[in-house]
Amino acid sequence: MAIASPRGQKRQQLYQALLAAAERTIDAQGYQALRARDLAQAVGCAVGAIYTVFEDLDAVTLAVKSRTLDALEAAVAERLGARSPSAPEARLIDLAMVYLDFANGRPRLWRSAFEHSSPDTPALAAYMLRLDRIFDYVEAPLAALLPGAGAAERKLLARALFSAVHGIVMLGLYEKLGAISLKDMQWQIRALLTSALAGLRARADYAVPANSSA
Amino acid sequence: MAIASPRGQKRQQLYQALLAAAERTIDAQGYQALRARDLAQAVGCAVGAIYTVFEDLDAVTLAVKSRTLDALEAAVAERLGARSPSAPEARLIDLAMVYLDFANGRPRLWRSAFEHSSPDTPALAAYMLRLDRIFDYVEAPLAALLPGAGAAERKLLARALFSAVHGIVMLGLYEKLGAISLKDMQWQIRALLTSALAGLRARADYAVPANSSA
DNA sequence: GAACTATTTTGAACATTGTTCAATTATTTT
DNA sequence: AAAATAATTGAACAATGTTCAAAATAGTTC
Repeated sequence: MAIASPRGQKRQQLYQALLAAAERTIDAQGYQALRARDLAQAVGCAVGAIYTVFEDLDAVTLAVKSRTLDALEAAVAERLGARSPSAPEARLIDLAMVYLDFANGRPRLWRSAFEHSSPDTPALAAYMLRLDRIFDYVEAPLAALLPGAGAAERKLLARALFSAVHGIVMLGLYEKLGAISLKDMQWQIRALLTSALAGLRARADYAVPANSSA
Repeated sequence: MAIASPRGQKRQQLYQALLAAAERTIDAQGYQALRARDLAQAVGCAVGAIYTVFEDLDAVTLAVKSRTLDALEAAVAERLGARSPSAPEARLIDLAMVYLDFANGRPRLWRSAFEHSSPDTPALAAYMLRLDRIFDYVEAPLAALLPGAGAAERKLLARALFSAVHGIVMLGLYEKLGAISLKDMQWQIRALLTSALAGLRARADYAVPANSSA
């Protein structure tokens, strides 16, 4: 994702070192605090060296974002493994809570993963596909909840549920100012999901529009 | 919100001209495209003149964001006036659709209104309070839907519903790449709100945690 | 209305950024 | 060890936000 072919071992080491340092910076100060000179100093290389391994600074940020998605997916997978299969509702709420915990624990990394500043590049397209895979985790329990639903509406619904939780977390954190407490966010998520899932089980009028593109 | 006292008429004119030009730029190219020199050229003043009317460029962006909230509120108010009072569910869905239309019509302005880049400043605190007022529009129909709910849980629920719709729109637009169609977003919102509101009407277990801060 | 003072406006200069690329250093090959 | 190749460097460049001494303008006084 970074540059043609980082074959050499030292190249790989530099790549990893830069990635780790960038992640530390973004985690601590947000992605806007990432500076070429600071990054070079942090890993003990010349500024120019960065550009032998990454296309530009945006590519570094994108690599960190991708790593954040990995960590998120790992957190989800771990929790899913711990809990044995239970009711779909409980599993979905569980998933949402993992998401909230993750975002709350690494707010700046999480935020950077969902805010795009870079222009549309092939690497970003790949990233978006990567992001799409996250929705799959929601889709599985949803299929158990709504066995009668078609694939298209299930996909859209899964994305809607994820987005809804995402929105609650996003506006809930909102960097200090106007942020609400973790307990309140948990309550919000539980209230919304409980209601929505109960409503979904009861009704069946979620036919997807004809010209759907999802 | 900009500087001490823009009393002079010319000062006011400059303020308005800068604000309008900045809004055009952000609407067309996003808030990251706002540049001091371009802005000065657009209104025919010196770069330094900007700083006689605004604290810095962030303050210009913040003023545009505030204006965007005004426009959003106006759009909501207009629609609320048009539709006579109906069922709370229908009113809430109506509100969400206005929100979607607004975001879809001015994606860059809308996005900039909800993404903070500036550091925590008093002006930003005021902006957040301003943003809080938007939630009130959701709270009113919600009170009609859940007459038994207390003020605290109603507030939290209103914010949760707003955030959920916001999340769907946010991830739905996601600047071109991976964006989904307007029709699909409408379907998502309708599906989520219909289910959630039905569920809310049916259940009553939305007691808010004791140590709530909202 | 001329001389002086106060205010406003200017834009060249500065600091800080991302990025490049000729020069240097290190490595490999012969 | 000499030559050739590759990797690394960091000074230099362009583009940014911001400042502030100077210039221009407006206002005041006699």
